[in-house]
Amino acid sequence: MEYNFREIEANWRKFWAENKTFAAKDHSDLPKYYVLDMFPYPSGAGLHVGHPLGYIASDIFSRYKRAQGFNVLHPMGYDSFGLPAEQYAIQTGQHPRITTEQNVARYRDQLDKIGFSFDWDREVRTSSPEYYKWTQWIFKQLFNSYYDENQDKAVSISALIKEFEANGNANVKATTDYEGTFTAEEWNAYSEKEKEARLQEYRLAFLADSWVNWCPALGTVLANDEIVNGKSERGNHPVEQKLMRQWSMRIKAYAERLLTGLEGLDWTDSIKDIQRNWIGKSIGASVEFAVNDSDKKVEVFTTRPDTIFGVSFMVLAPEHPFVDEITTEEYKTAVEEYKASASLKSERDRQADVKNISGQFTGAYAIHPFSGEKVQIWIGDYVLASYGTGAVMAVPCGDQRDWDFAKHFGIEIINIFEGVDISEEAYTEKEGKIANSDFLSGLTVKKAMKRAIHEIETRGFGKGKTNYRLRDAVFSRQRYWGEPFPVYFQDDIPYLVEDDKLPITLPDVDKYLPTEEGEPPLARATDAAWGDQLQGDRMDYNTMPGWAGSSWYFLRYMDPHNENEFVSKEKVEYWNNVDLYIGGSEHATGHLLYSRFWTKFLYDLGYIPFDEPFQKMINQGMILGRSSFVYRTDETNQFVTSSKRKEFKTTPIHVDISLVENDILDIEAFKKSREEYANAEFILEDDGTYVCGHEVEKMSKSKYNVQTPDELVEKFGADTLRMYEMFLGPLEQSKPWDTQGINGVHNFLRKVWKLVHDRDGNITVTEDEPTKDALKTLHKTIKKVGDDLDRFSFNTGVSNFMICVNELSDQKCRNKSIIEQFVVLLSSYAPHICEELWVKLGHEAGTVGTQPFPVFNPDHLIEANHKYPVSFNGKMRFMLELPTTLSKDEIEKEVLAHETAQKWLDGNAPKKVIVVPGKIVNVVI
RNA sequence: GCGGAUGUGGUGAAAUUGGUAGACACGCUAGACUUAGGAUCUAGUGCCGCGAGGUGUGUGGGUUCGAGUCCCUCCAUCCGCACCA
Repeated sequence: MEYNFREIEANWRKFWAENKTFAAKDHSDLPKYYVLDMFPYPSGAGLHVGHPLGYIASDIFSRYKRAQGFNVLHPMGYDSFGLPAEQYAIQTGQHPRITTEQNVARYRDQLDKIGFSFDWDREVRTSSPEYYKWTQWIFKQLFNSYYDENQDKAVSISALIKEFEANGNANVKATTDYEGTFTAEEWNAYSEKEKEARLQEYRLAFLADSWVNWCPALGTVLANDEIVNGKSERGNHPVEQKLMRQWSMRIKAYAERLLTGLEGLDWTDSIKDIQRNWIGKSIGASVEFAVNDSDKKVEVFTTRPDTIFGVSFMVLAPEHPFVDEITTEEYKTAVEEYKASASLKSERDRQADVKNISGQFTGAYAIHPFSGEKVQIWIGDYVLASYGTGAVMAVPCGDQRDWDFAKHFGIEIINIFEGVDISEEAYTEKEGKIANSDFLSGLTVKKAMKRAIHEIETRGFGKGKTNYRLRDAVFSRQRYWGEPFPVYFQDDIPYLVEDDKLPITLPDVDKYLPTEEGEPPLARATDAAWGDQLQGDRMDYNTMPGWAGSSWYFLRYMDPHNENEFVSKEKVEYWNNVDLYIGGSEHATGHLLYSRFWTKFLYDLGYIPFDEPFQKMINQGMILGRSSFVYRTDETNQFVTSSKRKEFKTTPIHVDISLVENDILDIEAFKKSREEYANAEFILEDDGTYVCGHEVEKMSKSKYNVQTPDELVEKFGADTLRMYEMFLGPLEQSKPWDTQGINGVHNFLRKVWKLVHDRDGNITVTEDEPTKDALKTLHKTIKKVGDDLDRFSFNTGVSNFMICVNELSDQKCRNKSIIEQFVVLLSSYAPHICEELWVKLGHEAGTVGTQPFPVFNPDHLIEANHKYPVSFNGKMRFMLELPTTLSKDEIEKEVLAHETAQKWLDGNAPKKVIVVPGKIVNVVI
C-alpha cells in the first residue's frame, strides 16, 4: 500500500479539529510557553509559499515544546483592518467587512491545509467589534494618562489635574510640549476649553495641530514609519507636509525606556540597531545664546559642549521662528529670498542636496555666553527645524558641516584642539585635549564635557540635556476601515465615550470616500447611521491606524472572549509575555516599537506584569520567486528556446510558472494560455523541447511566479510542504523558491512509510531487541534533532531525519521500539503521517503529540574503534581505524608504523606528532 | 559617510568548542529492474589531471601542528539610517 497522504491528512485534520487537540489550558501546573506568529493581513491574493514559512517553524517549535512538557499557547488571528479592503470598497461599493470576511475564510482554509497546531478557539480579528472595543478602551487609558518623569511612568491625568488645582504646574515634571508655567489660581480661572487645551499637551494620547505627512493619493496622514524614501509605503505615492489637527501618541515619553529595554531582549542586533537608530538618543546640553540688542535668546542643542569656545557663528533653520524678528533691515530682502528658495525644496531634496552649501547672514549677532564676544547669526538649510531646537552653535573646528559652511562663507575658524591641524578638515574625534578655551583648556574631551555642562548650569544659561530623534506618532487616519475613536466633540472640546458605551462601532456610509469638504469618510455617516452612539455635537470622524490593533493582540489571545476586561489579571499572570515571536523584520520601526510602547504603558498602569512583549524574536527571511521566461524574437514573433536565444534579437517575457516544469515549457498549455500565443511558432532545442530561462525575483502576481501552498499540498501533501519549506535553508535567510527539490523530501516520507509497511500494506515491525547499530542511529538522531530545535536550525533537523531513515533502511531495521521513538521525534515536523503511523503501531489516536520527547542516551554512541584521519602537515592522507582505548603514545606508534605513513615520511623522522584522541592525528614533517 | 547582515560545487545548503570541507537533498552521467510509477536499486559527480597527485570556502595577509571557523586588510551584494547639531 502506498503512502496515501491525501486521505491520511484529511482524516487527521478532521480529528484535530473535532477533538480540539491543541487547545491551550489557562490553568496548568505545567510551565507555560508562548509561541506567537505575526498575524497576517488577510489580503485578496491569499497565501503564497512565503507566508507559511514562519508559521511552519513556529508550529514545529510549539509541538516540540509540548513534547518537552510545556503548556503551549500557540494562537493565530488576523490583522483585518487595512487599506486594500477599503480600496476595493471604493471601487465596488462592497462593504470592506464583506471583503475581509471572504479573505479571512480563504486564509483559514489555506492555513488549515498545512496542519498547524493553532488553538483556533482563541482567534482574534482586529476588525471585530468585540476586539476593537478593547483597542478603544486602551486608547481611553492613554488619553487619561500623562507621563510623570519623577516616577518615570505613566500616571492618571486626574492626579495631574489635582496638582494643577493645588499648585499649578511649578512642581510638575512631565513629558509635555508645554513650556510655560502657571499657578493654581491661573489654572482655576481657566475656562473648560482652556483647561482641556492645556491637558492635551500632557495626555499620552492627544489632539494637536501638528505637521503631518499628508498623502493626497491615499487621502490620509501617515506615520513616519509608513513612509519609505519620501513616498508612502503602501502604493508608493508622494507625501507632503501639512499642518493638521490630529490625534498623536506621546511615544517620546518612553524613548529612554524603549532604548534601554532592548538590552534584555533576545532579538537580532540588526533589529535592535534599527530601533536604536530610530529612537536616536544624543546626550549633550542645551545652551542659550542671547541675541545682541534684543531680549531674545536662541536655544541650541549640542552634543559637544566641550567645544563651546570654538563657536564662531550660529545657524538657524530657515523656518526658525526668530528669523524674521532678528534679521536687520539691511539683510531683510536677502533673508526673504533665501527662505523662499529653501521652502521650495522638499525635505527630501534638501537631504539629497548635501554637497551644495547654502546659507544667508541675518545681520544679527549673538553674544557668546562665556567669552561675551559677538558671533554672527546665519540661516542655513543644513539645520533642520524639526530636530533639536532648530538652531546650532557652529563649531567649525570640530564639526565637518560647520567647517564646510565657514570655509564657504569665509567665516573665522577657531582652533580649540591642542596640537591638531584643522586647515584641511574639521577634527571630529572625541579624543585629545581642549586648548584656547579659558577654564576648559588642558582638559581631555571627556572631562571638558562635564566641566562645560557644570559651568553652563551654574552660570544659568543652559543645562545638560538628552535629545531624541523619535517623534510622537500620528494616530489618526482619514479612512473608513479602521477603529473609530471613542470620542465625541462638544463645543470643539473632545470628550471620551463612557466605557459602558463601548465599542463605538463603524457606522454605515454611502461611499467610502472623503466628503466634498475633505472630511474623512465617517463624516458621511448620518445621525441615523450612528444611532444611539451619537453624542455631543459630533463624533470623531477619524479612525485609528493599522498599528493600533496589532499593538496589543498578543494579550487578547490569552483571554479572547473576556467581555469585562481586555485580559484578566489571572490569565496574563499565567501566560506572561511571548517567549518566541516569529515574523518578518520589516516591522522594525512600526509594530515592534509601538507594541513595546503600549506594553510599557499597560505595565505602568498595573494591568500586566511585564514591560516587554516579545522576549525572543526570530525574523524569517523572504522566500523569493523563481520566474520563468520565454524569449520572443523582436521581428518575427517566434519564441526561441533558451540555448538558441543569442542567435536572435529577443525580448524575455515572464511566463506563468504553472506552464513550466523543470524549465521545460508545456507548449500546448502555453498556446492556450493567451489568445495572442495561440498561433505562436517556436524554435526548439535539438531534442524538440522548449527550455525556459529563469531568474530569482520577489514573488508577485505580475511576475507570474507565485507558488501557492494549496497546489503543493494537493500534489505532495502538507507534511512534505512543511518539511520542504524547512529544508530550503536557514529560517532567517532569504532564499529562492524552487519546487525541484520537493521530490526529495516527498521520497523521504515515502521511505518513512516503508519502514513500517511492506508493499502490500502489512505492518512489518518486530518486537525483538533493537540492534546496536539501530540504537546508535536513533540516539545520534535524538541528540541532533533536539540540539537543532534548541537553536532553531530547522533545516539541519530535516537532514538528520533523512540520514536516520537512510541508515535504518540500510540496516533493514524493523524494530518497533526504534521506529516508535523515531515517529515521536518526527511528529513535530510531519504531524499527519506520524499520527497515522503511531496508531498503526498500536497506540491511541491523537496521542503522538503528547508523547515526551525521546531521551538521549550517550551510552549507545560509545564505540570500540575510531577511524582516525591521519594528516601530514595538516593535509589528510589516509584513514586508520584504531581502538578508542589506546593512549596518545600508542596511537602515535600505530600511525607511524603504518605503511602509508612510511611512504609520506619517506625515511625522515617526523618533527612532531599531534594526537587528539578520538579526533585526529597530524604528523609534522 | 555610519551601522547591520551575507559571501562555500551546476543548485539549495552542511560543518554547534579551530580537528576528514562539501553532510543531506536537487540536478546531472552511466547502468540495472520493470506490475511504466512524479517508482525503485547500483555506481559516479568541487575543480585540474589518464594517473600519482595538485588545488579549493569572495581578495590579500597573519596566528596555529592544523583555519570555512580566530585576527587584520580589501572587495562584492543586500538591509537600515543619513547635513540629527
